[in-house]
Amino acid sequence: MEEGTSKEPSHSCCTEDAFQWDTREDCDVRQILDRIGDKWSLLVIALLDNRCMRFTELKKTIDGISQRMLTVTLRQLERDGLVSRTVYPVVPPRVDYELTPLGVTLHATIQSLVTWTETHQTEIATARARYDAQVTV
Amino acid sequence: MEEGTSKEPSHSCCTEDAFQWDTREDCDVRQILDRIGDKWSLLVIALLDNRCMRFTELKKTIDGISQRMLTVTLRQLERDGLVSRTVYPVVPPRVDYELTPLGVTLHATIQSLVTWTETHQTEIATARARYDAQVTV
DNA sequence: ATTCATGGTTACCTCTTGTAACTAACCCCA
DNA sequence: TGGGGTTAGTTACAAGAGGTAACCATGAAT
Repeated sequence: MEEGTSKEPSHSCCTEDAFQWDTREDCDVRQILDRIGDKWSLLVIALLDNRCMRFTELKKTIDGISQRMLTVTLRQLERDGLVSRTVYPVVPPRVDYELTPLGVTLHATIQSLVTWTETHQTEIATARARYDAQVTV
Repeated sequence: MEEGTSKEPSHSCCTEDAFQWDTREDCDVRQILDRIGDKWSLLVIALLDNRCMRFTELKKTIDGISQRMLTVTLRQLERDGLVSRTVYPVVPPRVDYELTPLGVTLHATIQSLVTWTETHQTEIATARARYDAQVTV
């Protein structure tokens, strides 16, 4: 709306010496955030809440995930020690997925993320509508 | 290691009636998680901690982000009402990005995610090493 | 003999993301 | 007067992640 009105930059709010964590692409934190911040891992961890789930159960529950991406995502989470995979040698096959103790500690903070989105979804929807209305003028 | 040993599935741990939130692909929570859980938004929000930053400052700070993806990510965050964009009509241009009040509330939970990764990075590195060793046998 | 169920894998195609070059606007400096 | 520098972008194209659909193995049930 009134973007770029003629106030001068104040320079007062910027470059305060806030704590700056490591953002290098190859650092551990980034590599873990990349895993958490991929398309499906958040969902999987959020769903494995205090219980194990079978492959097909996860697939049915997570709307839109493909069989391939569920396999890939679960393998990555297993590799990171966040999810355990238990194969029972029965026919038809049965594979249970469950959060590890480490995964449980992550679940808590991810749950708070989900809760945040639930709490603020209308605010975001409003913001989006306002932005879109402004742009399409 | 001892995957698929001959224990029978107990059926005891599964399908407890845990609270099941909406995972439909088109629901608000999913759409917001998709934004938060993309490749760069988490990083941007985490960095905009109590201060505004200029475009180039963000670009220099976030290792590996391209100019294009920074633009795209910031526009999406602006659209969602999480980040505000202030253009000063000076030459060379100056654009400040800052968390909105809504963005600040999200920053808190994202910060806890970053803290989690910092706390558990060695555990994850260990798990990865163990997994990789097992697989390459 | 055929069908069904589960938990995958594979080949292929599409859509998102990354790369690199280009632009606009004005200042500085010789 | 004109060449170079600055910032915040945009654009065209290449690379990589993700989606789609078909296939496999196993044995039980019909």
